[in-house]
Amino acid sequence: MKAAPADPGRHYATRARETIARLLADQRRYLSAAAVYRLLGKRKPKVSLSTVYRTLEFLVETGIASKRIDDGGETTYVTCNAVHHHHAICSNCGRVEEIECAPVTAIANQLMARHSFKLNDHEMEFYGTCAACR
Amino acid sequence: MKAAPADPGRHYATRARETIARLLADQRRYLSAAAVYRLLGKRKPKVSLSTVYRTLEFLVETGIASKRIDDGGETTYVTCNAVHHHHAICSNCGRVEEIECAPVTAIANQLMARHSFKLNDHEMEFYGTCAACR
DNA sequence: ATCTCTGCAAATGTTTTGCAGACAA
DNA sequence: TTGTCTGCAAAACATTTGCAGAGAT
Repeated sequence: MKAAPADPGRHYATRARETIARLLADQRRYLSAAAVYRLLGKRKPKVSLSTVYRTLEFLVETGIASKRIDDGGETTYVTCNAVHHHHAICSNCGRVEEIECAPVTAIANQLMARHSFKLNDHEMEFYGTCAACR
Repeated sequence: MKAAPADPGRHYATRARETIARLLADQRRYLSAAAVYRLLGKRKPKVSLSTVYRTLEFLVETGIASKRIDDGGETTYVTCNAVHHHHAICSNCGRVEEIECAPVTAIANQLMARHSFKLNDHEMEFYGTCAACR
């Protein structure tokens, strides 16, 4: 009897993915592919930089992480849930906190109405010092 | 008698800078260095891509323009005034409109207070369709 | 068995830089 | 004259990709 063929289009659970997802979840701050690669460096079976790139993009597509391009033009990733929200980034420890979006949307709508601009989407980020670092 | 030496640390007004500043002011939308270089291409005395890069950065430092890194990781520039404000970007024509910041600051402060996060700075952008394109 | 994932090395695309000559003041 | 700008070509980086073999189901 023939073995069932692999489910087409399906994603595999691999060591690299688990490792990187866990690392990102532990850190809770924006990390570049290079940074992840560096932090991974100590673990026994190495993961290549290409795989780090591919995995981070995979996590974003899956909704497990979100990405952001920092001032230096480097793409950075952080663990977060899929529902729309904003990020408060601590300038001291780098920790990222999720912020609810509703109040932001409200203001955005008011402002755009004034400009006769039909709003489709918005982005917002907060920078400062988190409770733990004050 | 000796001619007066050039004022040290001073900036020169050159053809390249005037040309690029005018182009950016006419366009009022985010343009990459490559895009500016392309648009410049038709004019008689050519400006090199390096100079475009240097000039755009110069305009930002001078407060005549602001930059933003788009989704593809490309750095883009737009003419704008120096006081803090936000940008509404039309998805159709690319036109950028300046939005006052006060209402955004108010909401930001309220939100951050709830999270015991000391707010230092924020960023916000609006995407949609401008009045002319509706 | 089959289809996906990974590593490696090479390719890409953007932005930066060193240097000598052109240009503004 | 003096210091700043510019063009050119090379360098520096971050990110992507082709391919063959390893791994997951």
